[in-house]
Amino acid sequence: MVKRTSLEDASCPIARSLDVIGDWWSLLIVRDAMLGRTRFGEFQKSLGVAKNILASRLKTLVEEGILEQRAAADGSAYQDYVLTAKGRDLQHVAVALRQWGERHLFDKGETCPILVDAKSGKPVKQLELHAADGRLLGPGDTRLKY
Amino acid sequence: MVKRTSLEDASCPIARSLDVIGDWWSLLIVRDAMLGRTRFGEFQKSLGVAKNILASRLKTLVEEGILEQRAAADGSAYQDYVLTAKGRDLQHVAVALRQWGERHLFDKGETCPILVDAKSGKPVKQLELHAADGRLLGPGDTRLKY
DNA sequence: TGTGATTGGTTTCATTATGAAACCTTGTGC
DNA sequence: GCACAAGGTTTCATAATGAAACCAATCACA
Repeated sequence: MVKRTSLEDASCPIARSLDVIGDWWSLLIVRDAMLGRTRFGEFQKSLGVAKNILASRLKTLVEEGILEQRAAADGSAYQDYVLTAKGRDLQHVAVALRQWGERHLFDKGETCPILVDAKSGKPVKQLELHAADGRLLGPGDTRLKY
Repeated sequence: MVKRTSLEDASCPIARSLDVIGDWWSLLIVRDAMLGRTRFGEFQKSLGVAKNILASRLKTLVEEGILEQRAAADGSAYQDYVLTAKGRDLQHVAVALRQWGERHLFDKGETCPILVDAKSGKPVKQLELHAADGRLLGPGDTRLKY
């Protein structure tokens, strides 16, 4: 197998992104971090992932600059894992996945946690893609320029 | 190892989404399909993925209702793989990954293909997350409601 | 219409990644 | 100081991945 093929040098930003966060657990760790979880044990319990896998994912997320380790906020000698600006910027990726999943992966009648505006408590809007002039763009309305 | 742990029953839509399209290749196949590629050989050449892997990914994408097979548009006896509505709806996921990658994974001076509005040829806007009342929401402005 | 190349896979096999459990080390509560 | 918890690391079995070989159907075209 030589090696899992690396996409880090791809010219396509989607490929590069997937190379960094495209595995099964990384984005779920980021999601948990966005929900305020910071400790190894919290991630482990929440995700149900094996500890060795979690340790390896946390390490690469730190190396990639998506999480950083810092002294625990509660004063213990342990460490907190917290999102960097680069990690927080994954918000739209997380929201896009969430909204797609809500639309297509839940049966009618089945409920799931809802992302709400913290201030008003009301659900956030669906993401929309707009042209420079403000027009709403659908799946067939874009192309790539090299 | 028993089995790669399945997230399909998770209550979190992000987890379910990743269970379906969270592997290394699926989203790249979807991206290629969005660019108009339809044939096995086109995907294989574009992605450089092993044929057995590609075949298995295409199969699960079809099973998941993200792609569908139909008689080739060019009249040959081969089949086309084309996106369904569910697959086209992954646009925001693809765009979010693309924009994050552009912002964080490319050095200054390094260029990459740019997503433009097909009509005007101008780059599309960055995705934005808005509250129901229209306010722009940042990473810390949301929470989950169960 | 026969024949060689192309397309679209499947099979085989070696290697890597994943996961569960056991183990270990340091910190914490008392 | 002692028991227990937190946070990992190691070990080992199994599953997923990838490269290459192989194969059947289809196509190009003389």
